[in-house]
Amino acid sequence: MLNELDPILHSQLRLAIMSLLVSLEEAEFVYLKEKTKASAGNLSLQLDKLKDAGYVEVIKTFKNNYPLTKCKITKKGIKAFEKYINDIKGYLHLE
Amino acid sequence: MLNELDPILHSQLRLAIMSLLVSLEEAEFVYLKEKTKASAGNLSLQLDKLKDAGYVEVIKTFKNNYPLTKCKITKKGIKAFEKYINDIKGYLHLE
DNA sequence: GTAAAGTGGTTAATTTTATTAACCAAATAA
DNA sequence: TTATTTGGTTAATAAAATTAACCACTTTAC
Repeated sequence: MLNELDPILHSQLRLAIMSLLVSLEEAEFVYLKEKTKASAGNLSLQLDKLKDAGYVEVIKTFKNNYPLTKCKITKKGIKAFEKYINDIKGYLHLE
Repeated sequence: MLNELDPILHSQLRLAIMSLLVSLEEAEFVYLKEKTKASAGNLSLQLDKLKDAGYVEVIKTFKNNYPLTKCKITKKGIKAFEKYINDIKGYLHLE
């Protein structure tokens, strides 16, 4: 019932990032920044943690000579997100 | 959709405590310690934070000459817990 | 009766995490 | 050409969680 909550996902900003990526499949750094209202620095660091965990893929490209960072959720990330949902449901008394 | 998650509740141990108290209405320190598998020190500190937030009431009594700490969720605590559930649902794509 | 161990905690110290503030390289605008 | 903006990264700091050390009292064992 009260399982461990994946500490990588149990963080407001990282959970918000994953929440967006799980529906979008892919999103740009700036888009995530706007949607989550995070600072660029914080977002950069939290994306790094998600990348290190293998939950997202971070692809650095260029667009109009500007750097453009694209973020994609991985299969491992989707699984982890789904597990987190089920685990936290135990805490919230949802089914 | 992506509301702020109450930082007092967005902590595994404090959420577990609240999850237990919301159904039990009242629980002893030692019971919470067993159920959450937390150390006494950590539990004591996190209970304090919940108390400071007005989410739980901590009642110190004695039983067989031993200290006995009882914990009760408050109305404010129940409301906060329910709001947390709705807020995090936005992140989890639940209704 | 007194030393050792157990109960039920609290508090101080440490570790871990998250957030901010400072920075950087390249591009554009004034 | 010197600001300013874009799109970030990284070092420094603040905040949070966890552990380790402690405390008061009780019971047990000698």
